[in-house]
Amino acid sequence: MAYSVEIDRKWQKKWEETNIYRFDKDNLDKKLYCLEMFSYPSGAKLHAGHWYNFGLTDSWARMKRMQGHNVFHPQGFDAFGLPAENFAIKTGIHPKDSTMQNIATMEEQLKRMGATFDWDYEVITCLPEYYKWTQWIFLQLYKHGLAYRKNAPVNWCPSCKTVLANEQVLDGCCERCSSEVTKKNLTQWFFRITKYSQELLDCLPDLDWPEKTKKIQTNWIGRSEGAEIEFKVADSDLSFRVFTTRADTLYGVTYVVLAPENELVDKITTDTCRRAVEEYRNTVSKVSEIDRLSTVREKTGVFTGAYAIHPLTGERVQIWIADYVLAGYGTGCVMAVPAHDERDYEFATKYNLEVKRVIKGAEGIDDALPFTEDGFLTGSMEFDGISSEEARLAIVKKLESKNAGELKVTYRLRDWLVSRQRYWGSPIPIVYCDKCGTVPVPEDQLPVELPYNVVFTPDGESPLAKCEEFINTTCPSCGDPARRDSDTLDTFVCSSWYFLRYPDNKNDKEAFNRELINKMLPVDKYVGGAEHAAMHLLYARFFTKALRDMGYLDFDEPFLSLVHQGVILGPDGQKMSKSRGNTVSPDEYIEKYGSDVFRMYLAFGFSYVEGGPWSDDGIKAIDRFVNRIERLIIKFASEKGSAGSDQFGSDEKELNYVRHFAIKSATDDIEVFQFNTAIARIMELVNALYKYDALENRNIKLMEDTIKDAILLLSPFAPHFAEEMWELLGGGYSVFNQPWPAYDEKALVRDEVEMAVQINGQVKYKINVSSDADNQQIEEAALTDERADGYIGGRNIVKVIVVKGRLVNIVVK
RNA sequence: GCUCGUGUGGUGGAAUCGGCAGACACAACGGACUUAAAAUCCGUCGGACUAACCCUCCGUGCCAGUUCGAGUCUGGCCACGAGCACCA
Repeated sequence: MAYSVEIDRKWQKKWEETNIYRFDKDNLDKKLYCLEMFSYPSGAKLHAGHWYNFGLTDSWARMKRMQGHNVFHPQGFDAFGLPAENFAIKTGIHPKDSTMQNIATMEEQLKRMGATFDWDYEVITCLPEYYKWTQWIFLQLYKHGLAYRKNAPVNWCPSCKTVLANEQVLDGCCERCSSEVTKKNLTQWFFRITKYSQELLDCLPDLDWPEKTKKIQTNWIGRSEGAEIEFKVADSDLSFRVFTTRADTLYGVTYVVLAPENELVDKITTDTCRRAVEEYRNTVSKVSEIDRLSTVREKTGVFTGAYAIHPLTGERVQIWIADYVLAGYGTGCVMAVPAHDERDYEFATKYNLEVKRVIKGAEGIDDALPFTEDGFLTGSMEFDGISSEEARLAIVKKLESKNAGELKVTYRLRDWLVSRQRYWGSPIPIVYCDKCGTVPVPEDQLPVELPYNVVFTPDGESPLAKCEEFINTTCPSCGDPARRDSDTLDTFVCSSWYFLRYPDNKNDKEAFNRELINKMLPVDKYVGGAEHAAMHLLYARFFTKALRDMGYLDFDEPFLSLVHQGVILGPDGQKMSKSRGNTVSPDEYIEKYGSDVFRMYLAFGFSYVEGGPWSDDGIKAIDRFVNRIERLIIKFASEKGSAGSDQFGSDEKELNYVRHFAIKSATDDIEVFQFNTAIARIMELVNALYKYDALENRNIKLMEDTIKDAILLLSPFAPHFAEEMWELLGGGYSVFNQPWPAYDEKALVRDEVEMAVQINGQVKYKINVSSDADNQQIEEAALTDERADGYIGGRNIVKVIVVKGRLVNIVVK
């Protein structure tokens, strides 16, 4: 039977019946946790991108399994989230119904992929058995001060009608729907991820992650070393602190600026300036976030009428408010040094404020103002002449002695806003009581179930707020009537710990057993899209560290090794989308060619981390390749009994060389996700087998062993086909219980090697030398070759460089 | 604006520590088989020069440099992509 989707079904059935991919719980010493980022069960089916991620990671896992690892390879669904809810608003189909239906479809499709998933460990985040523990983790974070509620200006997406975390805002727009994000003052729940800023940074270097991803996280955390310096408000008891990385320019301060939102503004503004200040604050509040963050917009501000006292000189400097100072970073106040900061310079020029130079450039350096580089101090009293670098420490030291400042590290990372004014998510397990205030739901009352019958037309208010039987409850503490929190949790909360739940997904006593996950985690290989660099991957690291510090697990990082698959584009080289009409539907190709052909094309046609455009010609080529192998094996199976020779001459040596070279290369390449070159080596092996098969007198034993190795090498990419071929050759079930082939070092040594001979670095001719020849002999062979004199042409040989097995370079003059 | 990444035939993509550029495929072209087509098999396949082969020369975005030797290392530039962006 020629390979087709029928073969797929035959072996999928057999695998299921024999439970071949069941994880062995009793052999944890050899465990290998291989994980793909779980998928969101959207209305559509599995797309080419899912296949690329899941199918090829499965190929990697299959090799690992054959190499003797006890592979843990679970699957699940990130099932809460906005698309299902929006779909419901449009069609009236309840999110729970559509989601569970989609999950059933995707499970079927995933099974048809023929992967090694052990479905016993499935996790679905929207089921109460799961989100009970999401809520439990929320309560632990709350107890340890890592979850808190505050009123703050937050990102609001007017189209999604919910708040967003900083990470979900791209260029001032909603990450999901691209609407412009506005600011809104709301009381919301936050997770204190900033407590881990430094550790999140410190652990990055040791992770086997793409450098780019580590860089993104480093930028996102944004560590900045500087100083906090105190300024007193003149004629008042008030004071405030500024954050600066340029304490060396302190003597150049000619005014200070507060963010318009700063609380101090009301208290210090003088009566004569009050109207102007109020007006300005009003204007600023109307400017959109995008405009406010624009660097090209002209800076504006107003004088408050108040003065601050310079901490070292005692001078009075004006206090301004201006919208180029951000309320949320540092202290929300800056000292302005127009001579040495471009923004301050622009502002000072516009409003005629003093510009005072305190830094000179080194000799020969253009230090025209504004001069923002390091240099040497001037006009800075006893610090004159020393370098910026020294001054930053010396000046802060002096401030310290006067109790007016100290060194300070600031991070750009903000706490993670987790409340969402939407329906389809995990309820927040908190009750508000008039008497007792904020009361956590007792653990034995979890889960706080998400009610089914809810009107979820989005109007900016949480749908749950309008569900009387949900919202009205009694206070767990005093028993009086009380109200539940009506928001739900950001779905990134659910996905921040699912990898911890997989190994212990049926545990109904705890989120996960500590002893078990200490053995099962960290994840050894994690594969998924690069778009999660600053969101999921950062949140999951935070959760792991927080759970560790709360005593629930004993490792520092969730994912030791990370790979991002590239993106498969449409045949036109554009991103696949329904509106472009360039999507590739895996199901159709699988019906036509079988799932192995589909998977193998994805492996061969692209550099894994790059991705690229889909090609129908490419998949046809793989179909031909599979047929070519099948013809060879069917022919061989029919001739297997016939007598062959046991000779081991040069033809056999050559075949054996290609065989072992393929084993070595494919093994190395699969290990590092270079599937395209691994398959190229297998193709070479098949070509060599064809060549050998055409000979009169063949060594049948060698041929059989070689074909079997070829099947084994192919099996991770074409699991169904490999089973079929293995069976055809009389191998026992299953090919996946065979050990991965090992290469023989001796077979890789050829009797003779071809080497290039260069004259002055240019290849002129080739010579064959015995592979055990030493450098002396190789040099001699190159020089005594009949072609040598023609190229040397009587010139002097300056030197001869021999690179064993590669080339000889004769340098002549 | 700052930071990082990428740039190789008609196409997808290879190339170890600086060592024969273009593996493996696709497409194209020529041939064999066939009544014919499909399938299959064999051959050619970076460019210039050439009737053709050899030879020679050029060739990994561009310009320099280091080196016996550079796709690979260094400096500068160009293009594309990504991340950050009034972060004090």
